[in-house]
Amino acid sequence: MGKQAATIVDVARAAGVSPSTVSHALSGKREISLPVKERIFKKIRELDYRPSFYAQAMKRNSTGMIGVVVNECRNPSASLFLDTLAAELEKYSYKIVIGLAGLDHRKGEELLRHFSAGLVDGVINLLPQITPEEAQILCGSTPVVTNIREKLIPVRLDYDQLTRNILNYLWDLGHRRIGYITSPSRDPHRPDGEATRQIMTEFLKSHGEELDPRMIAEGDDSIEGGIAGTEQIMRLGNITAIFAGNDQTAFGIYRWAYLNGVRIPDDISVIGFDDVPQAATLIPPMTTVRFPVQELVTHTVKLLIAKLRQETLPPGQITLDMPLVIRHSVADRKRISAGRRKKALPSGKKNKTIPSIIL
Amino acid sequence: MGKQAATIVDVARAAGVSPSTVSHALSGKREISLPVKERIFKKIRELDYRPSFYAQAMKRNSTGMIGVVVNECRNPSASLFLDTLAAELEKYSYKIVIGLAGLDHRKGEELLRHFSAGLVDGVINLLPQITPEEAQILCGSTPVVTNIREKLIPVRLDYDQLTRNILNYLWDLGHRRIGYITSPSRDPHRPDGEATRQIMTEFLKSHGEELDPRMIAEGDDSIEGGIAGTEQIMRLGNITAIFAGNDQTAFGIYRWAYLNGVRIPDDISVIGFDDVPQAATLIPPMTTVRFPVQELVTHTVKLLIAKLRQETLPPGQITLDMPLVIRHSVADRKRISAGRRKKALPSGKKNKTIPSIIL
DNA sequence: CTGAAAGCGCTTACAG
DNA sequence: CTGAAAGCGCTTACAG
Repeated sequence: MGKQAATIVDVARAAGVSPSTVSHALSGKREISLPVKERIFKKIRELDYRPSFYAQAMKRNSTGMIGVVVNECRNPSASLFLDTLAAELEKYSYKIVIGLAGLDHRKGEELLRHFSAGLVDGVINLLPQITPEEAQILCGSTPVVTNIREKLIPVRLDYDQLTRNILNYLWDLGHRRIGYITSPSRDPHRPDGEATRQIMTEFLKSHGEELDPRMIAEGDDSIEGGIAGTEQIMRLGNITAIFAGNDQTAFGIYRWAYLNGVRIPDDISVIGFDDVPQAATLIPPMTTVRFPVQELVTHTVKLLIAKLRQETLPPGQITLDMPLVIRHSVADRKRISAGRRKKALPSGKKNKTIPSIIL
Repeated sequence: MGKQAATIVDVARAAGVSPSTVSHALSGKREISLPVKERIFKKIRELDYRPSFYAQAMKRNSTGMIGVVVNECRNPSASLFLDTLAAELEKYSYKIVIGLAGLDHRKGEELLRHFSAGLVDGVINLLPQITPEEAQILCGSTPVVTNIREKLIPVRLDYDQLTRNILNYLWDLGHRRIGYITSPSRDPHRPDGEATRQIMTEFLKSHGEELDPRMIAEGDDSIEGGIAGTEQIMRLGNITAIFAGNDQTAFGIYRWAYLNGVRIPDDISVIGFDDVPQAATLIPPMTTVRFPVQELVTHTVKLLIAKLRQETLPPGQITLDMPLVIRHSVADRKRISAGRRKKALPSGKKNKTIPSIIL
């Protein structure tokens, strides 16, 4: 424990050879006579020698590690993203190192600077509060990719269309007063609240209605935020459905509903976003939007690798599908008002207007 | 992006001073005349110079970072532990760096070796498959703490007593056929399945009953494992309660119940372990055991810091409370058999025999 | 097949 | 107040 770690010089001396020979024995970059090699490896074992990571990194000018910066990982969608990222980077034999910024936004910047001071070869910025441009400045000459918000990622997520789809879906099922709880982890150039407000206003207008701006509550991707947002929206009265920018937030809707004796989906319908594994375990299983984690991770990593190799990616963007995973948290209001309470769930027939998966 | 990062020599040359002066200007370890200092900082900004982390670490022989090795973080209890650990280490101004081993157990060992080659000052091993002794060997001279399984942690978790408590609690409520789904992340010297089998056998014997070993199913802390375990146990027939070594597993019980039209708690009662935030959002809210994350993290970190400073901790062990958080997933079978279905929940009165929190 | 030497980018005695 | 030099633990031309 307390003892100093052995260095390559210790091994060399013990084996009666020069440090360069030890180095070559380890790397296999040149032929070493068998007896010498054996002596060296024997001493390495005896001294429990392990090459200093830093010294190696300094010489090679590379660490084989990618740093991922994230606020916290208690949110299941964040942790799923991290696991997937780790698996994907492994394919390029990069190790992943995660930095947790915590709730303090200033610490995020510090972490990015820290990481990019040679600690890692490249950085993936998952902090919603730091834009791609800011991240690039903070990281200096270290390549950085800011998740999906990066212009260069050949992949696009059409949140506006998704909002329209969800609105259509709910409207078709007879919902008229629909609330939304925002997620901060969207495009910082166009906050979720603002974007959704615009889409909802247009949508309602086309149906001859007007949006009450209080129907959109600020969320923070946490359960508590979901509870508070639901409270705010439900106070407005006659709400039949709430959708959320994040599953964790939607769990908060479930919590609020239970605490207030409100039934899902009979009294209130809910739709989440992410489709984290826990969404299916709720009772009733939650209807939510499948976030294309794997595709996004694949492209994020591909872009980072390209930057590391100083290559550019072929142009062209594809828009990724974000299908609605239809489970059992949304009621068909038409049937309810028709008095058929028991069969309040939407039928299994595929909705034509919106990409969906029936589970 | 492609450009080489500036070094201290570049700055020194640009500012017309020696590298040591630049170094001292940065560290503030000696007085520098104002004009010189200004010139230096101007150049630092112009060149976007950032000291090489590795070069610094090599000189200082310390990195200010603690490495945490974990299989994956998609499990909410793991991610909560990580967040808490990050916050605690921050108090000692250590940064946390997380290594994800993934599902491959061999990668865990590699990661520990990697981390302990000077990459971090200390290591926290959260891999259930690697014992404290193995971890210490893998980490060589780098201090390592293996979570709660370390003998030196002055804190003890009495899982055996907890199992007895839960069994008592369920028995008092009229449950007779009780299943359990194990968690692998317990003491590797005494696998959860074996320990629980022993306790359950004793318990049932004292009540004149015998344990059917199939009532204990192997879990893997995943939702899927929970579903499979529930399937195995429920096939045995007449089961009224299942408890699990992990909330994620218990979510799987909820999932199985929904898929099979079995109601919680009316038909089957469930108790989890961890009290992750999502547990309260389930419907019905899940009764589970509060895992003392904060205390455990506090002590884990304290021990690691002591090892880093080559101090020893004062002797003495305290046993941490693991209270049952009583929510609404356990039914009172006596009331059910008395025909009072509507009020199948246990009353709010505190159970005397087991530490608990009523929510 | 092996070794002496230079150098990676810093910090810190040592000297002025 | 400032600089020249040594050294942290490696790797890799260069030389034999």
